[in-house]
Amino acid sequence: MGLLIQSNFDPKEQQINISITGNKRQRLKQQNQLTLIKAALDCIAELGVRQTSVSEIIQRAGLSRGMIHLHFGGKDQLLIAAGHYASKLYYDHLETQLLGVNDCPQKIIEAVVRSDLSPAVLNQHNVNIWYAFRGEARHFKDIVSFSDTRDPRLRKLVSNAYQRLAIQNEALQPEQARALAKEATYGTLCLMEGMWTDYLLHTDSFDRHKALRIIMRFQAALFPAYFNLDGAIPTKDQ
Amino acid sequence: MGLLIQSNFDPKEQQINISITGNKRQRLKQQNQLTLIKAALDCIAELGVRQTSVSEIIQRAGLSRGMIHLHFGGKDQLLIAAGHYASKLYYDHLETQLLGVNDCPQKIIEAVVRSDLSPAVLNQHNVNIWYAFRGEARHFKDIVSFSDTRDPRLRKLVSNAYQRLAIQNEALQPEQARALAKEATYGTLCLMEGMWTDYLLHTDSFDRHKALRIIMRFQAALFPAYFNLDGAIPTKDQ
DNA sequence: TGTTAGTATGGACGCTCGTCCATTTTATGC
DNA sequence: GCATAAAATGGACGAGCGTCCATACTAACA
Repeated sequence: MGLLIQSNFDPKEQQINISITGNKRQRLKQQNQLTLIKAALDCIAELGVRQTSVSEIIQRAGLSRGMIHLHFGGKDQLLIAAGHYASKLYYDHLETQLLGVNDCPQKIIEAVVRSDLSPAVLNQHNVNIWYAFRGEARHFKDIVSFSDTRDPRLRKLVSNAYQRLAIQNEALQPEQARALAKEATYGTLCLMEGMWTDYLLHTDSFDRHKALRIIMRFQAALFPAYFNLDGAIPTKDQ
Repeated sequence: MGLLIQSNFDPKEQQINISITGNKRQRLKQQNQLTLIKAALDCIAELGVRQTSVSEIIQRAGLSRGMIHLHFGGKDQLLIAAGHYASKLYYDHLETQLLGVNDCPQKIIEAVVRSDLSPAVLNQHNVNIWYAFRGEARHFKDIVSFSDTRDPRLRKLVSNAYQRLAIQNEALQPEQARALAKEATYGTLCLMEGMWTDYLLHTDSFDRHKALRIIMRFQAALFPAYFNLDGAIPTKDQ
């Protein structure tokens, strides 16, 4: 069974399967749903929310007008499903990056940051989509949940790693260690967010290497024993 | 003469005066323009871009339908003018905060951060507006310029202050000092951006004191001689 | 192979959008 | 106080929106 994404449409099928399974009929249905989701995301990325219309989506999907209503109940629900899908892609990439990492806290944190800044995740397409949803987040409650990179999953992953580093420092009281870990988590995630905004507004001059270096610097300042700046070498080109 | 904001409407009057001056006729005109701008911002903050329509704006402004076209040439140009106005308010607040500060680099940087995090600037209304514009930034070129907190003005202000701190450190080569100042500027601005995103997505649990403290911590790590964590006391409540 | 039920189609619908302009109002300067 | 031009008004307009549904298709199963 594949991962599921939520839809608010038919209560009987509140979840739409993202993986393509079942007999031919089910496969075609799921394929069309995915096509619609991807078309919607392309639309948002290229044209923005304001210009993303049902006509635009179905034209890109090459499917018929009625399918949005049929499969998602309406345009808004399709957009919500698309948001969940985009969020899923973010975490899918993170998980693949975490696979090659042993249980070492520094490596986990580094993998999170590297994944967040990697070209596969941090690119024009995704940044456009993310900020488009966030622009509507406050007025479209369902969107908040997935427009947050730092949702509880990610936060907990990073927080746990920092906790483990902090308690290794015998000079700190347990409570001090907890406080340090909290601040490190907050700062790291804020920096990651800030980098995305930088990418949105200064795409042409954005430098992944520099971005990674700044975050490493912050970590090195809080945990001098565990991080050094030499790690700040990009995984791939630009 | 007051500050001016740009409009793309009539080439003969490419700028719309924000200050209220001149005879009665001019004052009324400027007042109505400002009313429209404020109504548009309220709309965006409360309803989002998607629901911000001409009808909604003029209803809130209590003015007639045709005024948007008359004064701004169309809805989009009004929104652009509104964006410039919002940006102006940000810098106006910053300037008042800088007035009481002498030429000390640390104090300047602290004033920038405190202003950015102050309730007068970082609040639901403004965050909604800022992210609404950013959501359209990529597809609405005119918007990029003012949706950027870190526009050249702010960047230069912070950068110059850090430069002055860095060159005071005699242990650093001039080039190292420059690099340090650049990283400090980048990191500080990214953290500020990250805090705004945190506010957007976690308004209820957002803590200005904690946010300020993290930024101070980053600064203290890069300039241990000039920043300490005790400065992290909020100017007001919340 | 025939029946059925799940899926797909695309046009019609009512509605709201932003624009524009003929008309009215009103401050200004002679 | 009158003539003038600037500013304000609000309804009409066509275009485009999202929704919905009568109809057509087709995979599944007996």
